[in-house]
Amino acid sequence: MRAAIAELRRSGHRISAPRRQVLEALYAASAPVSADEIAGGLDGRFSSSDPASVYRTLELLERTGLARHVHLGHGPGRYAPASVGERDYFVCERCEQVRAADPRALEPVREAIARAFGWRVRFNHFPIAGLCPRCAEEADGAGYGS
Amino acid sequence: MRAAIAELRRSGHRISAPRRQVLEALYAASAPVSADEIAGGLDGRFSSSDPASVYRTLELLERTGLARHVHLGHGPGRYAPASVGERDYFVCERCEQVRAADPRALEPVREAIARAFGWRVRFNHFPIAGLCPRCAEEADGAGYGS
DNA sequence: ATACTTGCAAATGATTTGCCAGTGT
DNA sequence: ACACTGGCAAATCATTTGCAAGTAT
Repeated sequence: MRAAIAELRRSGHRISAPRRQVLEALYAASAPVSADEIAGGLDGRFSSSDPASVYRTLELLERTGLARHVHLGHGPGRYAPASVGERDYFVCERCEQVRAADPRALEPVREAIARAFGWRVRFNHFPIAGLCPRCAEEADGAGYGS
Repeated sequence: MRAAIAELRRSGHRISAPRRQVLEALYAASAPVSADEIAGGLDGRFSSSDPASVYRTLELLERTGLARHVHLGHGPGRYAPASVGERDYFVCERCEQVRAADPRALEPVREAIARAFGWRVRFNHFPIAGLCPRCAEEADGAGYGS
């Protein structure tokens, strides 16, 4: 977060209380958070602020490469600081569980796609959707093979 | 479309003019269409109808397995009839181009993911995002290797 | 001092819902 | 006839924008 503030300064932006609050919540969260959650101060852990300002700050952070957002489902977009490093996301269509993976783990997959289709892809903005191991097994087991 | 109507009847639903219109537009479109596009009669090619009814009909079609929707970007959801078969989607983050692929083409990818992560995944609800071949090349070329 | 930021309200875009009149079966 | 549907308006949710007042530098 210190580095983020420095980078904002460096790129000619001002450090205001609302911006600090967004950064604080963003860095404190252990998973990507929505603008509204940030605006609500993460359930009171931080002081709350105006959603519009939160969106403006998040947009600034994305423009300066300090944050990213991901669409984990039909709800609001969720933001994470860039400092956590790029993550690829899996989301279970049945139990809603989210799993984050190191992009290196998916490198072979990306390569296979590049070879077969010529596309250079990522899974950090739209997740990989499907069934998590548990739900996949339950789906199989259902009906004992009937 | 005939089959869809039969299936709706079979599952105890009524066939009304608005429902026909949604089906017509859905089946006439050559790519997934938004509810608003359907409501607008696909630019006048069909009679227009109320967005709320369109959404209700689309929801019904999804419930009965006759249609699916995909999120191809930050815009509205886009719907396709189930009859076209499942498709996996690629979307280019730079030029917005969309490519649909036969899921069989991605079977090796799905298998690799299943082996490595235990997830059984699909790319028909959230697309695979990245750079299309052309944009990937341009991204490489930019700066002549600088 | 002055340009950048905020807060609040209102606008926008996508989608959902309530309700009563209309209609498929 | 009767329950299921549609139309229209209003509500909701996520996000953006306009603008006057506030503040970081």
